[in-house]
Amino acid sequence: MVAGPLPAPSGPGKDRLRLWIRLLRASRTIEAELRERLRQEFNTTLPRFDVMAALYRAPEGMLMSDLSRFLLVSNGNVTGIIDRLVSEGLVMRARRNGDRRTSMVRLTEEGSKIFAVIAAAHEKWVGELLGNVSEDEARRLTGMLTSFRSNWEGRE
Amino acid sequence: MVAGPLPAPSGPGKDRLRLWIRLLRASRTIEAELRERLRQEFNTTLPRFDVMAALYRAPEGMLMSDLSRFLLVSNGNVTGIIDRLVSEGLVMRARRNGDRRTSMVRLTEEGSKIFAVIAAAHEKWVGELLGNVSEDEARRLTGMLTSFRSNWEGRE
DNA sequence: ACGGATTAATTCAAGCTTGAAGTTTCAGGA
DNA sequence: TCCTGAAACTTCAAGCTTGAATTAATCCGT
Repeated sequence: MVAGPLPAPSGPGKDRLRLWIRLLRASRTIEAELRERLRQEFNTTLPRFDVMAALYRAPEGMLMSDLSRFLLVSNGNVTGIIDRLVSEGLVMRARRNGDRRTSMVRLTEEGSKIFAVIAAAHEKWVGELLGNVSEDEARRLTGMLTSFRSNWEGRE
Repeated sequence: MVAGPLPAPSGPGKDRLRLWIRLLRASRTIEAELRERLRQEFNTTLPRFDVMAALYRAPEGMLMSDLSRFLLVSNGNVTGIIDRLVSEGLVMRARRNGDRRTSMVRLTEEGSKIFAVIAAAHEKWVGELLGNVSEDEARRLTGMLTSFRSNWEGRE
């Protein structure tokens, strides 16, 4: 996945494979750095951050299934992360709407306060880590990746 | 990490954050699709594929530490994956050089044969999944990501 | 109103991942 | 030689992740 040690791949169609490898290595490198900092500075993890980030934008709460769809992870996965966040007092499950299958999940007040602090640091870190990319280049790259995604999503 | 539901972030320095979110979503989407296909078609996983890909390029074998450095994962992680590949007969540990702390890890003949088949499918899939990206665009994107990495790696 | 299909969530086993701690081996200086 | 420190791995606990199976509740056609 990440690979390509010595003989650089060449031939027809290799450009896309090479792109994929770069993409993956870049995101893994950045991800590793962010994870490390989240751990060191805030004693938290990337998945918890992801969940809290999603909930932060949805003060009225989100369904578990919305959360898993949005984060691109499995349903059972979200259950576990939410369990831990609940036990830490950062997130609450509210089972008050009509449909008793669902539970609306939202940040607690404390969770919201804490997340705001972490998010500010996170944004600063990303700015640093991508410091080599000019703002203009960032916009162009974003555009390319956006068009990729919009062509892609909603298949199957 | 992946986030940004409704109010698109704006303000100074948000372009890089947005780029990071796109990058992460793109790689997660592609990764999920490849993982699914590896499971369905070949009953294997992405980490196993990564390891085998690295070993395929190094017929003489690799040290565990080289492997973990190259794949950007932890040492203990590689141990577990190799254990499973060994038990499946796809990889062998050869402890024959002078330093008895190290073990040279390489694909078995069967592992090599099987990997060649999987790799061909994998390359085809990546070509499809990135089909929207023109070859030219792929090269430009690769260039940007490469310069990012070369600026980045070997810090700290 | 009934009953079968759908949907939301949880549970579970297996595997992946990390960081820390532990083991074995090697290297180099007193 | 001996000893201290570094290096290469392994082990371990905790957490993340998936896909499949399960439970519970709702929907809808008849």
